[in-house]
Amino acid sequence: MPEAIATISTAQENSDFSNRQQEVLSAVLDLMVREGGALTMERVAKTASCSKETLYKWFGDRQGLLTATVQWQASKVRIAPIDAQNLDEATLKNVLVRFACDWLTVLTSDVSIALNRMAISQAGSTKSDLGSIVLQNGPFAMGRRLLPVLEMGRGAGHLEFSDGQQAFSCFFGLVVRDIQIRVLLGDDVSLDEAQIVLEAKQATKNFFAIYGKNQTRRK
Amino acid sequence: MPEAIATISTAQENSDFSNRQQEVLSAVLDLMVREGGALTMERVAKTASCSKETLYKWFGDRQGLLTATVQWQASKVRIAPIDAQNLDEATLKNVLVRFACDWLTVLTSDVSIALNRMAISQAGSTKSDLGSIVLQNGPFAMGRRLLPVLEMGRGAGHLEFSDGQQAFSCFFGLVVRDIQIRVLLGDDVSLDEAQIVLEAKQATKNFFAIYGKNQTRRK
DNA sequence: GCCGAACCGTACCGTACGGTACTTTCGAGA
DNA sequence: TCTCGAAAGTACCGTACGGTACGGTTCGGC
Repeated sequence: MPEAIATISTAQENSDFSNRQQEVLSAVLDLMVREGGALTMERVAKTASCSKETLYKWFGDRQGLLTATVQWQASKVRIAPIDAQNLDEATLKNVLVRFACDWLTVLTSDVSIALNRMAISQAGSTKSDLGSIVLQNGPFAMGRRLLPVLEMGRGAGHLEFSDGQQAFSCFFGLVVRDIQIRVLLGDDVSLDEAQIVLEAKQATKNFFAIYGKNQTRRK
Repeated sequence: MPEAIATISTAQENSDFSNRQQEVLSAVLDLMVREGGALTMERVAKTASCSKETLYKWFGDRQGLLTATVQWQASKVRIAPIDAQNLDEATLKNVLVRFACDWLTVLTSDVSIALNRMAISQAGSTKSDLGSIVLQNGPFAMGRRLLPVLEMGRGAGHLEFSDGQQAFSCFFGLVVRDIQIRVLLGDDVSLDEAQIVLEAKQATKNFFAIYGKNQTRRK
């Protein structure tokens, strides 16, 4: 059984942000998780032990700070590339299970919940890149990564579908189910590692029941 | 083919709110949809042509107004009871398709999106019943309604599952997929009536591919 | 040791908004 | 027609927060 794919890169050479700036962004994340969306520039400055003036010099305004935080966090969560050589069916299933595990782990993490809440809460307003950023680094990124895998699975004769996007969307639904909307709405969905693995396996099995080839019957 | 199940009751004898109060709540909904979460008491008063003082007398405070609005809206959306007599397989599938249609229609409606955004945005804060209210009238209500149907389907020998909650959760995922999170994050998912029906049928078919009995193969 | 840049801490300003108090208007019942 | 109560309209208050200004401090380069 392979290791988890999703990794939080510890390197601080991550992006266009200096170390000090990343300390600030980290403080923002902490505050988001602890306090919810109601974070003020003053709280950020106090928490990060920096001056408000510096915040505004670095990030322009509140919106810029939030955007930077979301982008920075997005750049930290990387799903390791998938080596899809010799794709026998067991390997394909393994890849899907790992994918589902990673996704469920991210979804139910405090940081992800806080960021999604933040992005959603201002998605209705006019100006806000947050929604599209989260979208790009969330569901869309998952799709971009998974689609080639599914197509290779089809090429290898393990899967059968005409619309790859639809197949991905189906897999997404089987994995996420009602979990994400529930955690976002504040329901306490406690998933430990073992449960996540179970859910992931179940989702993959179900996926094969729908799109698997040469499948007489589940169970 | 039966009519749509979800109905918005037009009767104003809906709840504990007077007509005038319901006019106010309706104005709140309008504002939520149009302006996003940033609605102020003054805007509400202006829009509903009432005084702020009246708002506070009726609803206590801002939170009370929001709560009342959510509850009122929840009481309006009623999914008609399901008559699950003579449950042959075609009927069962029809019920599921109708259910999925209704659900997708609600999910992608402006009002639902606005309310979910509102509830999610303050689900992180300490005091807020909004999240649990939406949860109760959203996913949970769907489960409570659908579970008996699934169990009847099992009793009639059309479905096969051990954990009903899990089966429901699976159906939920197959129907909703990534649609809800995308609309919440501001993605423009345009689904017309025909597409919704297609999605609903596909979801039901997929559901039977997983939990259907005596199912040799999809397609 | 001196200088300038970066930055911390804090005080400050303007405004927006939640909530309250007061005055005016309107409509029903005696 | 008078009275009374409910609610509209409006003015007001306190506060919280975004954003700015400024003095003090640290630190690297000369």
